[in-house]
Amino acid sequence: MRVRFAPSPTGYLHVGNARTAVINFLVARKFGASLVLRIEDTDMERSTRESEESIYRDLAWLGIRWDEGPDIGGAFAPYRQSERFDTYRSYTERLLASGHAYPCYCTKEELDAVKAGDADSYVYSGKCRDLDETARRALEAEGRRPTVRFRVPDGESIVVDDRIKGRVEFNSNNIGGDFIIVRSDGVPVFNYIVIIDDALMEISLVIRGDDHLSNTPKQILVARALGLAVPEYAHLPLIMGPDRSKLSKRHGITSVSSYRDEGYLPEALMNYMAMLGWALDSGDEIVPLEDIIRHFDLENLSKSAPVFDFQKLKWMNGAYIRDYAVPALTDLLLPHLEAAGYDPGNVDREHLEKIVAILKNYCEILPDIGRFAGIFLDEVPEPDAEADAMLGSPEGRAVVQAAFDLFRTELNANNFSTILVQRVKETTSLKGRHLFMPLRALITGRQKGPELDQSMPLIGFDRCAKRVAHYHDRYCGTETL
RNA sequence: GUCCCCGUCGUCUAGGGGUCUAGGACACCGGGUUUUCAUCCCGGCAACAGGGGUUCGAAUCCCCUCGGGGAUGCCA
Repeated sequence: MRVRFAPSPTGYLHVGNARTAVINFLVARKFGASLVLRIEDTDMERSTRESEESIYRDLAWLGIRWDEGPDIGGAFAPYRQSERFDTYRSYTERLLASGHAYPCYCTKEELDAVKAGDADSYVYSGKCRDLDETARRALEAEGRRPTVRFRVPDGESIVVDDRIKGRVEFNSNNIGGDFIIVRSDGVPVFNYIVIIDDALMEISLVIRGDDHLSNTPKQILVARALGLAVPEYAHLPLIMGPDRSKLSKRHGITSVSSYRDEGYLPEALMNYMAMLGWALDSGDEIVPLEDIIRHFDLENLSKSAPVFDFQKLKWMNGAYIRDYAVPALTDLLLPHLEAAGYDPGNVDREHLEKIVAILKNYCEILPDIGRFAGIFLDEVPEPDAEADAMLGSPEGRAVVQAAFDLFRTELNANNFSTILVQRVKETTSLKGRHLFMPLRALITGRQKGPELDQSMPLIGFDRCAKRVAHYHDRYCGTETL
């Protein structure tokens, strides 16, 4: 069994394509099939090497590995369509010789003029279908460069036994008439060469977006004319945005690289994409890759188009972060700490991991670490708006004053983290949230974050004392510790 | 317009003639963990697009309508 992922390098890899890649990868891993990466770069204007490189990078980041491709070679090289033009040319000559294709001298302008009349029901007229040799020569003498059209047979049935959609039947009479297979500049078009490459590369199962389903009869017709093998097909429903139109940038982040930059974990994105349109019998949604592979089944994929739920992906990402091994997570967090203005290189690794162990429960995406790191890494955090309001309130000032008094008298490095709360409670008679909210603001500079009894030992006595003194200055006067 | 695909809570889905007063997850709302937020736990809200058949019985099968999507490119 051989499958393939065939992106067009005309931009970044977006989640729609990435999902197709994921499903191909899953199937390949499940059945021990080879995954071929083929670059479909026949749109010479839009295809770029940078896009191609970024696709490799994004696939690799997701954890998708391929067995053959332009970058690693393989028995069916080359894998870039732009390097296979000689092959396509020989097939075109065969089609021309056998009468399955013919040169068409209509210009783009002429065609557009016809289309302008009734674009809705436009079908190529077949004007150049039966030109004789002298007519062709005359048109060439005018300087016209012909395209090559495929002669679509009349009234032929084409059945696609799709692994996802089931049996789909088309009639050759309504697939839009004779279609162009080679442009006037000699570059062949996707609909034509895709089936040649699939056959030549011995692809047995084509898994692709269902926007290609309507193109499939054209491709099968080409295969028939050329005597090429037709692969099996599995057409994946397209991913939609919240408004039910094809997922695009205006709906939110759609490029895989942006998810990486925004601090999503590849495992989470992969898991989420695998679960779009599919579910395990157990109902589990957060599932290790190996289990997804073990249970994955194309036939169980939903036939309807799923809406990409950014919120659920975020939730899943948070779940992955919480489950992540602390040392590895710490490594992943380093760049985000730097981005937030901290210098994690200056922090003792063991201490850092203790901080991460606590804060990972507060992060849905990696950069969230920046919102809480200051609790431990700032000498005296600048209170956020909520904390500032709390500390400035009468209740807040009472707590600040009480804590201040305690820090200059009975508290020390050994007892402060265990008795501070209790002693402030006793001296102020505050309790519950009225006690904890001001204390939290005082110690951490925020109203949200990990529990105080966990945090204080890690912040340390000196820093806590410094913060208390500082805030006492600010909110209660000028007396110092 | 034509051809093709699809239609269960707001979203992802389970369910494939009786076990469905339709299950799970995200989101949302309450409650608990006698400290907030988060985590975690418990509970709640919330759906078979509509209409006709077939059948003792339909979310499940058939037809129509409606709705959504895709194709209809010298893009892929």
